Amino acid sequence: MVRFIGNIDAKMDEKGRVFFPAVFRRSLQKEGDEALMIRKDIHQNCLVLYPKSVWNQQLDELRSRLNRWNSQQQMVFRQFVAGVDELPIDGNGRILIPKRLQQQVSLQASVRFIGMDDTIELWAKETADALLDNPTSLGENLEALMDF
Amino acid sequence: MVRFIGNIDAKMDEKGRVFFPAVFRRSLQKEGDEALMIRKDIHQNCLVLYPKSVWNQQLDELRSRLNRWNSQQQMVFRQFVAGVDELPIDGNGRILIPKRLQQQVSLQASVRFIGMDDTIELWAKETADALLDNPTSLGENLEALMDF
DNA sequence: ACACAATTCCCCACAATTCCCCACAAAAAA
DNA sequence: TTTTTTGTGGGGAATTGTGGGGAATTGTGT
Repeated sequence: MVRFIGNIDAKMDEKGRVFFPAVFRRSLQKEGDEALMIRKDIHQNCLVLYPKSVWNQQLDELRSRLNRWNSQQQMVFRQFVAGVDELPIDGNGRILIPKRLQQQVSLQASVRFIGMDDTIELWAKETADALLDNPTSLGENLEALMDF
Repeated sequence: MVRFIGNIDAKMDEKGRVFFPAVFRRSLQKEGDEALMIRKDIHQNCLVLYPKSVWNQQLDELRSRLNRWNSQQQMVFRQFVAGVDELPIDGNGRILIPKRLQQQVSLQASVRFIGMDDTIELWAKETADALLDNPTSLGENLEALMDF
């Protein structure tokens, strides 16, 4: 199982290209995984990068829980799959963020990659700083979760 | 279980490298642990070093209790891993402190390692001195805490 | 079908950082 | 004192990260 670790600040140029951090590229290759999938996070204002194998796995999990004959559930599945793009890595080791997604999470020049175990998140630096630098609630949440 | 003890002053060079004190390295090796994880402390203006095995263990436990489709739980996980980096020890027994973290705790040339049981803290010497020089209310605080 | 704009792709150049190596001072051990 | 371990410093190669030019491709409207 892949395990992405680390926080990398990077810059997106005017063409929407970002260097895909070397640490993560190595983790990917170690898994024999080459391709990435990208979509907006379902809750937060950020983008999520999946190694293709992880993506497939999640699709399977969803599929197995949803009834394809149920209109509502089929719609959920459709929405989940619809916003996804494949994200090739170019010869320079960079990825090209689709305009549509850039706008959805208001990505500017300064971005931040966050290794999230088996996925990688891509944040606008300003957004990430605002959300993640005040860990006030973290303590309480953890306490509640880890309590028996 | 590892148990790091001691206060060691050291110098960080212009490249951001610091010699990882021999005492701590021995404690690490005794555990078969080679790599370290580093992050900013949640509350204080210092960095925390975890033996990798300790970190992974905590991560696994957390992962297994969190539902990745749940917004709040995913946020807890995110806050937990955001800001963490792997910290290899180079051939000279030194670690390279990421620029991002140096700035967050305003690390200069003079630094101080403090063994904190199963983790190690890394302070800017000036910051550490400032805290320890005013022998605040340790006595009173302890008294209050330990009182039945 | 054609012209035009926008986007994507492929290439090159260069700046910054990290890695690997060696040298040596200082302290501790023999 | 000699030897070993610990701690500091720096040079330079290799990798990583940033930027931009311009050809190819796609999409748009006329």
